[in-house]
Amino acid sequence: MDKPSFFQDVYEVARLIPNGRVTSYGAIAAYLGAKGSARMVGWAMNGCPPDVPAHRVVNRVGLLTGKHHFSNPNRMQELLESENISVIEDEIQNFNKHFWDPIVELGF
DNA sequence: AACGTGACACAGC
DNA sequence: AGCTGTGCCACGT
Repeated sequence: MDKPSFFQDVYEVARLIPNGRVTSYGAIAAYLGAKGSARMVGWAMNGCPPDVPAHRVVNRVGLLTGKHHFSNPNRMQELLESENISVIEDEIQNFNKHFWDPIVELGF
């Protein structure tokens, strides 16, 4: 039994990210009501279970800042490109178009 | 209970 | 994506 922690909520939202879409740490934090805890979201991914597509979560500018934390730094870009998302120099192209806002999509 | 940490975000230059 | 500095909140020890 896991106690309801901020991390658990982050994983839940991250799992809801549709295929071919990406979101930012701040968006998830804001959806959880902890807008100022954007850093926490990233830290939460440190223990991200395999069900959580952490590769779909990037910073607000579309940079794959957390790619370095994957088994292989290149794996993150590979997964994104596999979902029809263009990634050049660790930066997601048309980030605004691929951006998935849980507050809007899930309807807070 | 306190200090340090952390894959960010925002304001100022 | 301009770059640098500061603030932020929740978790781990």
